[in-house]
Amino acid sequence: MTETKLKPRRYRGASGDQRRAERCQQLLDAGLFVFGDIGYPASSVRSICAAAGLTERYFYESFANKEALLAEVYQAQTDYLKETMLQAFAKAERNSEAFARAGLHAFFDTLQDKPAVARLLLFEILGVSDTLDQLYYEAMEEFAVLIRSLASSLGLADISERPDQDIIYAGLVGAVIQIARRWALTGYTAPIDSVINSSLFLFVATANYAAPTA
Amino acid sequence: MTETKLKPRRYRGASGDQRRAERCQQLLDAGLFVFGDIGYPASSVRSICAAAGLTERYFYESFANKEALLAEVYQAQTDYLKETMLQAFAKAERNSEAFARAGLHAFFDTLQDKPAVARLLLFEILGVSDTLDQLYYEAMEEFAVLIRSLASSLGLADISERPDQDIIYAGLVGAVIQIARRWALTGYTAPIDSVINSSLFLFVATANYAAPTA
DNA sequence: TTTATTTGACAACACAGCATGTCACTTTAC
DNA sequence: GTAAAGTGACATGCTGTGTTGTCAAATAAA
Repeated sequence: MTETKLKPRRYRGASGDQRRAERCQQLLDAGLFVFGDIGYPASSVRSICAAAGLTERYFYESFANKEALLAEVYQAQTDYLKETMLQAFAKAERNSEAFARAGLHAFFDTLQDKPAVARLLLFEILGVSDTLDQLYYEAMEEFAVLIRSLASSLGLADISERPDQDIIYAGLVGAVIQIARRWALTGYTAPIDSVINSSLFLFVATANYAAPTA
Repeated sequence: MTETKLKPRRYRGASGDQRRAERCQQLLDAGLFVFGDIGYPASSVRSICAAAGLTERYFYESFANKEALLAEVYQAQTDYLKETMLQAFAKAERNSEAFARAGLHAFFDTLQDKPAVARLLLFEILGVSDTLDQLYYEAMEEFAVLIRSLASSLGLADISERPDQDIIYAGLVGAVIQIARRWALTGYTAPIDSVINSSLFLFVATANYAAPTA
């Protein structure tokens, strides 16, 4: 029997794994660009490959199909957004309002600066498949955790003593997301301070309100 | 030149307009059923026609394409939902909390009873096309008006004196929608009272909170 | 230099969906 | 009964997707 010898060879000063990872990244970038530009349904694998400067063959080297690419891009962008918000928290002075405002500013700022990211996170992810809907759900839960830490940092713990607090936090995340959607759909005409202050208002109002028993 | 004579003829005891309207309605019902069952992208025109017991030709008689059908179905269902909520308001005793609770109950009850409607309104509508996204935006604005009337019925007018109240109301609508999404994504396991009370909590908290100047 | 690996461009295939068209059959009007 | 409007089943053209394959050029190892 002939031995199948592995001969990993360096190309352009990079190993096989490195080159594969690089191509994968190119496809992720192109995916964000194309999905965010013309929308997921209208995006073809060929057009994404063209945008990445690669051919279909390398697409299937890294991703099972178009949906898998969307999942990876979504994951990467939500992770990035979370990271950005966490950094904003870290930089902000530990004054309750300034703290919350910093996080919200990072959130809305990113969406305004990168319309492709906004379109992807706010619109394209839903209704594609059950798998993607589930990914959306998980991302929302993670943002709820972020919001929760933000609320507790405000020193207003009333809410955390309520039953169904998970639902309430989900609602707050939904409020901010919806404000962002509306902002995007109206062409980002409203000043960013308006959307930040309105979001903050909902947070503070919720945290401050001592709930009557359910 | 031959005169093109219109000869409207009755079939099965119905006029041409009646039959066309009936077919249109069958397609709307089938659209809701199929879209809500397997999702918009996976739904083919053929499968919708099969579910309606009609052929493709009658599809294009009533709708320009699949997207147009989705738009009509969405419109019909949001109108129905609004109507249901308005009736619930009308029936409720004019006590502030009972009033709000009645509207929310009608909302969540409809979604729980009709998973197809829930899937359509909460998931399938976004990210299909710019036109559909715009429709979503308009529907959300209409629900915001509903919520606004609800808030004012609670006799709590603080919020209406705030600048950017449109944004805040949009946020509240987003909160309820997100709570509904989460409820659907977790298989409606949470008791309906939990989602109602949590939504109500956000409303009351927001309305009750006297905002410091923005 | 020689040889094997990697790459890029693109052709080829089966398959599915949308949208339109064809044709025989049914139902009504005259 | 006959002709025309209406209907239903199916065929067709087109596009895009997934997937595989070909083949020459570029690159690196021997």
